Amino acid sequence: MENENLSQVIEQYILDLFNLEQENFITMRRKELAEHFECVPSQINYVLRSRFSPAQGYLIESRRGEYGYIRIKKITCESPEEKISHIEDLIGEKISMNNAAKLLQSLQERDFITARERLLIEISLKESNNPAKLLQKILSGLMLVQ
Amino acid sequence: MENENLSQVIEQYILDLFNLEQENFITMRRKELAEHFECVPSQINYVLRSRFSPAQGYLIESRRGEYGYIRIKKITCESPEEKISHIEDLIGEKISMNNAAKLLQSLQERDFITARERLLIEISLKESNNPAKLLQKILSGLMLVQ
DNA sequence: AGTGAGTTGACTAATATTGACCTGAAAAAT
DNA sequence: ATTTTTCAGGTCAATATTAGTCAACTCACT
Repeated sequence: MENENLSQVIEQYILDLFNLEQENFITMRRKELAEHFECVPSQINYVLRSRFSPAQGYLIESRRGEYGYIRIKKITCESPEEKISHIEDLIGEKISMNNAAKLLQSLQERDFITARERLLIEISLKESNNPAKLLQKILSGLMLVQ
Repeated sequence: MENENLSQVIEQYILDLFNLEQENFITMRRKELAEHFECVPSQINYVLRSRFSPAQGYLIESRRGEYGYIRIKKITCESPEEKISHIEDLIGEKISMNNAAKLLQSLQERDFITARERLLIEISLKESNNPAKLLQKILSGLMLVQ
């Protein structure tokens, strides 16, 4: 497996950090990571954006200036497989906006989401100019979150 | 990340004062704090501005001259109405996207929203073409549901 | 050729520290 | 009672340091 690119290597490095930690978050310095992998600092942002996004179950907190840091919080559960299959059964093949409301109601009735979560999702969908895409991302986030 | 900067140390010192007190406010002298930490007095103002703002749940009162003091009050939101009006204050003025993530972090730390809700909101904000407006709608909607 | 993931660096923005200068309240002097 | 002095907190700008954004470019795979 010689053909790994740098982003994959950095991703694995971060995942290894999570395995070492007992906490659900890790803290690092962008500058130091970039020096370690001999890349530009913005490469780290790309890895975070493409692999540790909210839709993938992660929250990023950061601070600039002296003693700056980047903290990645894992909101995902240990073994999301069961939950994924449950929700995928409910979703079926396609998510149309017509049955989005029904889907959310069903998810709430099965205690996969709370009333508050359903409300905030419906508000977001209503305001979105691409509700189908947003719903996809929200559901993929939900599937990963405990 | 064993390195802490002075502002963090002062912040923790103030938080410790709150834990010692049974009141919802603490009173101190800027000059004495600055002498204790061997820093310029305006450093204290910086800590207050960056860490004890209304968005973070605190109000500042002070008096100059002899017998001068600085008092930090914790916003308590004991009734639902107080909570709603407090949140409305925070989102009333247009929220810049720079501060949206920090506001959500602060709201989660104060248990106004859960980590799941924060994650779902961030997913929706990222997909939105008017994140500030969406955040306003989501938060005002959420505050109505207990 | 077109597409999309990955890479790069120039430019932008936020954080913390420091000190010079400003403002307000109460004591002291008149 | 009014003015002056002293004391203590407020504001702002300069600087250093670190992270974020954005757009151009590369490369692999259609």
